[in-house]
Amino acid sequence: MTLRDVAAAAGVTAITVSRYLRSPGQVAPETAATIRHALSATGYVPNKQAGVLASGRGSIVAALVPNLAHSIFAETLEGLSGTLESAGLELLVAASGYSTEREEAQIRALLGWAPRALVITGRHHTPGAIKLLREAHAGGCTVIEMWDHHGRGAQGFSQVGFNHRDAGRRMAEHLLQAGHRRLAYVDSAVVGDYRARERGDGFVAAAEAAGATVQRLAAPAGEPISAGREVVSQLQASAAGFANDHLGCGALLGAQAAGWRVPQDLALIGFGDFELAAHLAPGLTTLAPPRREIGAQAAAMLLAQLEGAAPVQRLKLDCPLVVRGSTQARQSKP
Amino acid sequence: MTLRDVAAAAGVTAITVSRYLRSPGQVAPETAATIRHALSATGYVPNKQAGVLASGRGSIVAALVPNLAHSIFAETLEGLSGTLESAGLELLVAASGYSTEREEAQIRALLGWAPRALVITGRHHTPGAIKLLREAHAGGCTVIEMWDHHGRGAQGFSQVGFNHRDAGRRMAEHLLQAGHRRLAYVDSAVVGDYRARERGDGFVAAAEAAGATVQRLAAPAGEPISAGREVVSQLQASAAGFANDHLGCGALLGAQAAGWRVPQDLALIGFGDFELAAHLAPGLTTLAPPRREIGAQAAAMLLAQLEGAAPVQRLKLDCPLVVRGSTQARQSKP
DNA sequence: ATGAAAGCGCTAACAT
DNA sequence: ATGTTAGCGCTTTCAT
Repeated sequence: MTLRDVAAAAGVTAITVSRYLRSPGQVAPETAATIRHALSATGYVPNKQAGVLASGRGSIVAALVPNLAHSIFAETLEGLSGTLESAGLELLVAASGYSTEREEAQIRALLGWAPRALVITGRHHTPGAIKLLREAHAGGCTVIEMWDHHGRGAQGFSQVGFNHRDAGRRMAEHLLQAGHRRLAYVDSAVVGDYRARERGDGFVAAAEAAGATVQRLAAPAGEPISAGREVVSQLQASAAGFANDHLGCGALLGAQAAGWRVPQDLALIGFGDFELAAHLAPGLTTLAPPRREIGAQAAAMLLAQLEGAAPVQRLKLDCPLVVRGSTQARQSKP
Repeated sequence: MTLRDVAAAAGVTAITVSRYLRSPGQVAPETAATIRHALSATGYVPNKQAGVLASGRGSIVAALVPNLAHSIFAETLEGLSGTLESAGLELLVAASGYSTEREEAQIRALLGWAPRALVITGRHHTPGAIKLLREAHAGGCTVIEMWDHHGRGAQGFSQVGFNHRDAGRRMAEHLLQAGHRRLAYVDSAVVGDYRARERGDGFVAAAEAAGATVQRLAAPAGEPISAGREVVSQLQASAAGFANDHLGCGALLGAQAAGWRVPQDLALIGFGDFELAAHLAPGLTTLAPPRREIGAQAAAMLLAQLEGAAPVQRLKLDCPLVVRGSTQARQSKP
C-alpha cells in the first residue's frame, strides 16, 4: 500500500494525499472526504523511511543507556518516552552494558537513522565516539549527555544531571556530621561505572578533608545484594557509604545478621533510593537521584533545541539526601 | 557524507563502495584498501533510511510494552535487546500505559518504519490494532505477543509467555494446600491490566472449586505498596493472594504493623517476584514470571522466523512458585 | 571486478 | 486547490 494506491482510489494524485496527511487544511473539503475514505479503505500506513529521505526531517530520537533493566535507567527512559511521544517523536534504544566500546558501535548504528537527537548516558566516551557525536552535532543532531553534570571533561555537549563527586562528598558529610571519624566506601563491582567511582572519590576527599580515616574497598563481584552482605565482614569503620543502594541494603542485612545494631554499631548510606531501601527496617539513608526527571528534562531540552534554542545547554538537577534509620537512631518506629 | 562522497574520495563509483560495505570479498583487495581509507577519512555513516528503502530489508524491531520503568517489562526489554543486538537488529520502543487505544496509535506509528518484527504485550487489542497487526503479518512482519499464552482469544499470532488464569489458580492452590478455607484476592488498581484480572479469575475459580470462601476486592488507587498496606484492614480471610508483589509486600508490612503474625494470622502470596519480596521478613511467597526469558525467547523466536521458521509459534514458559515465609511458618531464620 | 540505469516511497519546489 | 518534475541515498538489476 503506497500513497499512489490511496491516490488512485481517491481519484487524485499522490501529492494531494501527501498534503492532506500533513496539512489537511490545504486540500478542498470535498477532496479531503474522498481521501479519508480511500485512506481507511486501503488501510494505508505511511512509509517513514521514504518520508525521512525525501524531507530530511525524521522523528527518531536515539537513547543510549548502560542497561535497560535497572530502575535507574528504566525510569529515565520512561521520562524521555512520555515527553517525546506527546511531541510525535519515537524512541530507538540501545544498552551499552557500561562498555564504551560497545557504546561507540551503537552510536554509529543509531546515527545511521539520522535521529533528531541522541541522548547518551554520561560524559566519558571513546575518542571515536566523541568524533561521531561531534559530527552528528555539527550536522544538526541534538546531543545530550544525561546523568552527569561536570564542567571539566565535558566535550561541549548539552548535559542534564548532577555532579557525582559532589554527591559522594555529601554522603560523607552526612556521616561526618553524625560524629563518625572512621569511614569506609564500598565501590561498585561494575567495571565502567565511572560515576560510582567519582562518588567514591568525593566521599574519600570529604572524609580526608575532615581528618577522618577512610577505608576504600571494592565489592565482591556478583549479585550486588549478596555482595553487600559479604563485604560487611571487611568493614573497619563506624560508618560506610556504598556505590549504590543494593550494596547498602545487602550490607544492612548482613550487619544485622551478624548481630550488629544499625546505626549504633554501623551507620550506612547508599545511593540511588532504590525501592528496597525504604522498606528495610531500619530504612537505608540514601541519595535520591531524579531518575525520571533526568529523562523528562532531557526530552524537554531536546524539544527546545529542535525549536531553535541554544544548541548547548547544561542543566543541573538536585539529588536530595533521604535520611532514614540506617544513619539516625532517633527515628522511632511508626 | 554520502556514498558518492566516499566513492569520489576512493576514485570509484558509489556502487563499488556499497558492495564493499555489504560483501567485502566481492571487490578487488586493492580497491578494498583504497575504500577503507576513504571510509575512515570521511567518517562516513551509512544512511539506513535510504538502505531500507532501496533494499526493502530493514533492521528495526519494534517493541510495545505497558511501561518501561517497571522491572517486569524492563527486564523483558533487556532480554530482547541483548539477543537482537547480536543479530544486528535495533529496538524501537513505545509504552502504552495499559491503554489499548494508545497501543493502536503506537502500532500504527511503529509500523511506519517497516519493522522486521513487532513484539507486543498481551493478546487483547482493539479491533483496529488487530487489523493492523494482521496486515503487517501478512506483509511479512513477524508479530509476537508476549507475556501471555492462551489458546482461545488468541488472534493467530505467535505467543511467548504463560497462562495467567493458571497462575492465579496455582496461587490459590498453594494457600488451599496449607489448609486455608477463607481466601481473598486483591485486584490491581491499574485499569487495563487484564492479566492481573485473569489471575484473579483463576484464583477465585480454584478457591470455589475447593469449597473455600473467596473475598475479591480492588486495591485502592495510588502507590501500590501503600495501597497494599491500606487494604489489609478490609481483609476477612486467613490467606490472601495479590495481583502483584507490591500490593502483597504492602499488605505484609501493613499486617505486621497491625500486630498480626504472618503467616499464622494471615498468609500472603503475591505475583511477580519483585526484588522487595525476597528481602522482607518473612519473605513474600510469590510466582516468579520469567521476565528476562520472555524477552530472550521472543527474540530467539523472531530470529528463527526471519530465517524461515513457521510464522506462527506458541511457546509456553514456566512461572514457578517461590515459597517464602509469608505462607510457611516452618521456614526458620537463617 | 566494476559500472550505468532505474527505482524504492515520499516530499520540495515549482508550475498551473 | 491540485499536478508535474526532480531527487533524497541507497540497492537492485543488467551490462561491460
